[in-house]
Amino acid sequence: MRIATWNVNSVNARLPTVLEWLEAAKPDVACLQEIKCVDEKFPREAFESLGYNVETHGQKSYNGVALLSKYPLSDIRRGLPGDDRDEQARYIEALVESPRPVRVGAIYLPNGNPLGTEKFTYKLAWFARLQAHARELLKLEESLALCGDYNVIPTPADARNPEAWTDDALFQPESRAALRALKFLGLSDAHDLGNEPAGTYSFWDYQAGAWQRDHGIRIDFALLSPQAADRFRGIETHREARDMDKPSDHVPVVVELED
DNA sequence: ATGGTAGACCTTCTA
Repeated sequence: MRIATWNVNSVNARLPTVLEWLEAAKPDVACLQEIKCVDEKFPREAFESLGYNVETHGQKSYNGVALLSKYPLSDIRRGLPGDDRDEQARYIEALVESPRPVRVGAIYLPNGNPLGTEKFTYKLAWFARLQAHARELLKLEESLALCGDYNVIPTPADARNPEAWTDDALFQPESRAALRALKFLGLSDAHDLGNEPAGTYSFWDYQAGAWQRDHGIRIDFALLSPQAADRFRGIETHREARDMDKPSDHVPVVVELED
């Protein structure tokens, strides 16, 4: 069972790129972030033609997340609990009904820039809600994969130029502590279970030749419950996707669990 | 020190 996570930066602008990658990589499940459209404008049929079941939690222009699965999806949750007034579409979760089921959450954590604004406080508040929800999910003692764009650089080793991120919300001590607190509940970053080398990045900015200079950061992860971590078989970061035509600024990360 | 790019879309916001 292979589960991909990919911030596609507009599913409609990226459709040929995303379809080409899915046809080649053939993940069983894909978590998409930043679809940047409402549910009605999601190109559902294109993914159904590739054999995927589709569930979306969209929003006009910004954010938006989706789950694709070759297995049936049930127990769908749209949005994180804890704030009924939050209108940003950043979380969708479902039970993937494979022979050994896996609960999968697709996460698009707030960016939080610039510092000193309500955007950063929203990021930390959203993190707290995610932690509370993860605590509840872990009580189920299921195979669970919380996958997505966490918008956090966990350690200096996860940036080519950590100094460049000193004043960025992605590398603030509070952001990094919130990610650690989430993991301390009992979640394992699949990157740490695999043998990916330092310098395995998942995002390169479109600006200032970041890709050409390999000025990347690792901000896209799969966090696994103990039951899922026990099934861990491997992880692949699809760096080559950054060189496709009309690439996203993020690349897919694929985790394989034992069937 | 600044701006560099990309996407949605009503002109500026988000990243």
